[in-house]
Amino acid sequence: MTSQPSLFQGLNDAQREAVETVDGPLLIVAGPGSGKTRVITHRIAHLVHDYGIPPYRIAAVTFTNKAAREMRDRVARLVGTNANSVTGGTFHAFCGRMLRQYGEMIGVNRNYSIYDSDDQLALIKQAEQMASKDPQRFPPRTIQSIISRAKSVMMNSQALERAAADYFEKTAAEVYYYYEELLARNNAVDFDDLLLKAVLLLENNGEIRDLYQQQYPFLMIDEFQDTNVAQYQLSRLLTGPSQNVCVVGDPDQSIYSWRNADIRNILSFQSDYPGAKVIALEQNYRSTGAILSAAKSLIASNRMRLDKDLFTSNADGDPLVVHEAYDEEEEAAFVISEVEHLVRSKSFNPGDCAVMYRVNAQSRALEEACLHLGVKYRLVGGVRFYHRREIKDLLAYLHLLQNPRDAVNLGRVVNVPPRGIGAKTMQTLQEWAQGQEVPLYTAMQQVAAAKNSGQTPPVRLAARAVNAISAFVSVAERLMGFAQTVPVVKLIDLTLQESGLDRHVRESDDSPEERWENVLALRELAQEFNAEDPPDGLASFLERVALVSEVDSFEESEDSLTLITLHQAKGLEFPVVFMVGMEEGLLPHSRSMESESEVEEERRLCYVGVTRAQRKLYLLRAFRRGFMSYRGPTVASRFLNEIPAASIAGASDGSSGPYRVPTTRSARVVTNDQWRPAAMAAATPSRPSLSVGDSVRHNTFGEGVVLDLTASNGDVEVTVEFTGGLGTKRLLLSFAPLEVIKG
DNA sequence: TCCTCATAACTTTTT
DNA sequence: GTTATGAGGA
Repeated sequence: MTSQPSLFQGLNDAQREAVETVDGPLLIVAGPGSGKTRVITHRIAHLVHDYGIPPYRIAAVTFTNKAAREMRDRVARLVGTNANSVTGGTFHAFCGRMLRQYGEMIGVNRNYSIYDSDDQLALIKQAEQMASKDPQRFPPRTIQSIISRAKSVMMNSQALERAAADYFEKTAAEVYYYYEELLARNNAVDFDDLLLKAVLLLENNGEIRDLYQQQYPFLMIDEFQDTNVAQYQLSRLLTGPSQNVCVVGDPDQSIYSWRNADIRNILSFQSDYPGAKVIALEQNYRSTGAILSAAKSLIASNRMRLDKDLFTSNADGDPLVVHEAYDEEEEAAFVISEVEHLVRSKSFNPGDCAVMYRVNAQSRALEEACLHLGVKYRLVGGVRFYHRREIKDLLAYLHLLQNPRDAVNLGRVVNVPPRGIGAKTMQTLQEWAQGQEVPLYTAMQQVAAAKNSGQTPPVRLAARAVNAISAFVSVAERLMGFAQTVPVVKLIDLTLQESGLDRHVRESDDSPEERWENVLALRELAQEFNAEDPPDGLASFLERVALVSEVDSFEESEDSLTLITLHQAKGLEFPVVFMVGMEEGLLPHSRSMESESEVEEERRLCYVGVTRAQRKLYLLRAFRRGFMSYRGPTVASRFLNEIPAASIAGASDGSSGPYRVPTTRSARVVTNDQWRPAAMAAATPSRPSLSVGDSVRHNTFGEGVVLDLTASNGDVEVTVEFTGGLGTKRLLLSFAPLEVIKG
């Protein structure tokens, strides 16, 4: 039982301590690039190698499946075993497996479908109908987020009803009630349910809880700052009497509060696990000094944080580059030409570079530039693979085969390809099924059975509809016969053929080749899955498919540039990072400027982006940008001003260098939360001598900053934020005694 | 019942 | 500049 020297070699004191601390609760606060993954994997390897703990007794919860895979690989490399690997995955996947096995104990049938947020939305619309609520007054999306928030803090509809503060929330609670009813009828769960029901299962069932605690005496949870209340509960329930739980996180990288993540979890940890050891990893190995100091001064503007002292012994490296382009096209062109320049100078591969942005829509300009200039790229996310119509259709068939009670997926495929079962027919069927209290599919079976035995169908339906239904049912029945016996790939082939979906996709009028390729890609996935030969083939395939994220399939490649959202970039690193769209309204996003805490989360998001960079960081903004139907001037992101001039190229001497974005004017905007981005304004400014961001002086109001210019009846309405607590005033340019101080 | 064309409403981030 | 919905004709 001697420690393999290499396990501790090259670790710093804090890392070593974290690896060695295997007893009792442990909180590792890990700054970006502080060797977190290294610590986690070495700690597991230490447990396995020096304490003889079998890897499968260790459960490691990660944020993405990709992270889990990497962790497993690295542990395997360290310990030299590949057989009994660590149990790893996301909370959702972990819960999915648990429910598949033991869900029956709390009334979850093992064939349940997992509904994604589109399915969820469809169901909420139905629920609103049942509750006779007007979707105009109660937007399903809003209701959806209320329900999701409730579920994430373990509230059922009754609890939400009790807690409802106003009529809107009361309505939401009512819809929630019907929504749950519908889920149950469809034998389906949503993402939140996976967590919620797993918690209920463990809470109400001591035996299962003991089973899990014994099975996994060692529990590790990564990205703890992004867990929600249900996940926190789950981690408490999974922690056995030995209290061997190790959580790793960084409050400064908490960027999922909109998904109900609660930073307080990381703070509660210390009170809920008295005697928890806290270790901070503060040495950064990833980035240059310049990048790290930019990151530090950026995040220092957040008020709600625990102070950390990050440091690095890396060289300062190149200063950051701040570039203001004219518009998004030029911004993209600058990125691409810079990438080409870096590649030509032989210091980097395209694969070393990543472009990060706040919203997926920003990828378009970049993609176009790549195509135009012949640069290979990999787009992470975008229109998500599993959200593509052909993929959803195929998966809907598979879901139906697995779970015939699933009326949402049934409704999705019943007329794809068109086979004469329209909305009217389905409406009639549904009403009848509801009256009989049988699942929709059963109702269809009955219609088909009646037809086949020459009886009149039990519902009033056109003869053509009856024929169509019976044809559909016979296809479905045949496929269901195969569902549990043939491998998933085979089932996919059969489904494509029998249902006519293959022809339908291949002959669709918009980009049939691409769609068919997607179908084949899914088939390919099934093939790979098949090779693993898992038990419960179809069920676990569907589960996996429902719970993968886009980054999961992200693989580094030498020759292509990566395009990725800031959120998805979390946990990744690149030698060269370009952050585009450093503008007010985009980063921070206009929908996240209502409150200080939202802005702070945006700042953390920015921090995450900055700290992904190893050697070179470019911050870009466009002076003009088009959103939707509007294009107009923008204002530099306040975050640019929070990065010290000293770390920026051409600005270190204090003067404005070629790349330096003017700072003084937007610096003033920073403090104002009421501010709205100019880009969101409804009209195009005419051509005044003023522009957004200019400092102006008014005879009576004093000095201020121009926030917005709007054309109005041949004049221009100027919105000015006055300093000195006067607030915002709207003035007509031709009348207002305004004088430009600086522009 | 299906398909086409028009319009409107909109896009934050995702397991 | 998109994508979801609706009306109307085949």
